[in-house]
Amino acid sequence: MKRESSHLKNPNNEGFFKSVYDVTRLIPYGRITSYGAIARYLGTAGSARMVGWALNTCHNQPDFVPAHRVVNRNGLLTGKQHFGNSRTMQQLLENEGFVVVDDVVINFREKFWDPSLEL
DNA sequence: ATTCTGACAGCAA
DNA sequence: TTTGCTGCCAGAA
Repeated sequence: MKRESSHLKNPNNEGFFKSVYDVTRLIPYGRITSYGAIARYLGTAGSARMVGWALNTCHNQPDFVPAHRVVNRNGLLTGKQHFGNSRTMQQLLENEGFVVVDDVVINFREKFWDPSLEL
């Protein structure tokens, strides 16, 4: 049988990136998640870097991807530099009710949304 | 085909 | 406790 490097929950086998975008769009408004959580949901636990890589090219996607709702496990806005301006990501988060201090989401834990649990 | 990179995470000192 | 190194997998050059 074909080596299923993808025992991932890929609705469509259109690729890893597509799945990342898909999951990211499923993040509810006012909620937040981490790269590792998404990676774990996709079945490629430990490949959180891939998630970040995918989001790096999320601009390539026609649909809006709420990448600002994805931070690292510390709640740090690691990708803020990729939103054009450094403060764009923080503003988007604050606009959704997040409390961001020193590039870290304070209420990260209570707002956390784990796709593995919610989906 | 091979090498490098990357918006992370986990573990070792 | 904080800092640093390694592993992870998939694209791009």
